[in-house]
Amino acid sequence: MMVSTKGRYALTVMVDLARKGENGYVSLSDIAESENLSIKYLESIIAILNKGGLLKSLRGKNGGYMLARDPKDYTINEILLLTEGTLAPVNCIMQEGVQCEKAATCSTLPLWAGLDKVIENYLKGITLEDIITGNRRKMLGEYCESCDPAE
Amino acid sequence: MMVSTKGRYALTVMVDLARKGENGYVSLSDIAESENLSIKYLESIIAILNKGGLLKSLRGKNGGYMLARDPKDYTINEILLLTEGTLAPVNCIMQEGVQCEKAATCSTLPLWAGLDKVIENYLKGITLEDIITGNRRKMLGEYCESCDPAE
DNA sequence: ACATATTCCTACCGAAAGAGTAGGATTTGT
DNA sequence: ACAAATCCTACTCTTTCGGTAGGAATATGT
Repeated sequence: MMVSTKGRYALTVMVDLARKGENGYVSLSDIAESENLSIKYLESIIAILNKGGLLKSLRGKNGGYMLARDPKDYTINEILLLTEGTLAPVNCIMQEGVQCEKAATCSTLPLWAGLDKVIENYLKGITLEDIITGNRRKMLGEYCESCDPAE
Repeated sequence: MMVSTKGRYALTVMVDLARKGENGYVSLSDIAESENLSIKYLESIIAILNKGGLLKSLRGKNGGYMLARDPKDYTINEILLLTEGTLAPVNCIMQEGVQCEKAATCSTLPLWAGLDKVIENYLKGITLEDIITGNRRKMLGEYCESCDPAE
């Protein structure tokens, strides 16, 4: 498994904020209650999103969090990458440019690189808005059974 | 990260056997030496491949392992699935049919299902033969810089 | 001014998974 | 008999995962 609860909950939080947005700041306890998740754990996750600039926050009474941008301007890749640190399916592919010392002769490296690209490409193609509008065609593509195959 | 050393080494072993194949059985120590990996650790990994029916083995002197089929008849998905147990990028998607109890109302589930399908589809499309022949076009697709974009 | 509701920050903790090691039993060719 | 190999069970160390605890700082309503 490549995406832990951290990334999943982070995405859930973003979706929740997108839905409740516009009505001002939404408190952590509000989100935790809606999603039935631990406040304390969410706190640590939302801190990452906040520090990463994906959210705006306000302290004190009636404070809380809100999205910093429009839902359509967040890719899922961006959200997960921030919270998970990396989305690479193997250790061989870590940071940009950083490579295993056997890279030059490794015959399986192109496979991992290809897999990594396929994942990244998919996650960059989906936005937060696609999730809140339930754009199944975009998320499930050819595997979407409820989508009209025509068009 | 979704694929541990177990899956990576398993694939390495399969590639090594494919290359050395036809000359009869190849011993574990031979493979471990070629790939510069721990014999003892490889032993536990190759046991999974063997029990899963991907290999043939022969005990005793001059014994060892060999592929049970032609390299083109192994998909990477099959090899990794056997050794890793699951290749699902999140816990939400585990076995066939088994679902999280929030599945019906989970707005992020289609995303994870789509990601899972994209990964599975990619790994089912690559065979062991593609790796030993270095079929970069197939593995890297549009991201292959050394591939001729024409055709 | 003060109580209250909120974010912010640091530290800790138990369980599980990852990455191997150790030691020996069994089988087979020479 | 001996050596070379697979087969089998159990153990161990480290890191990551999934949280929890406690309190400091900061706004707001009254």
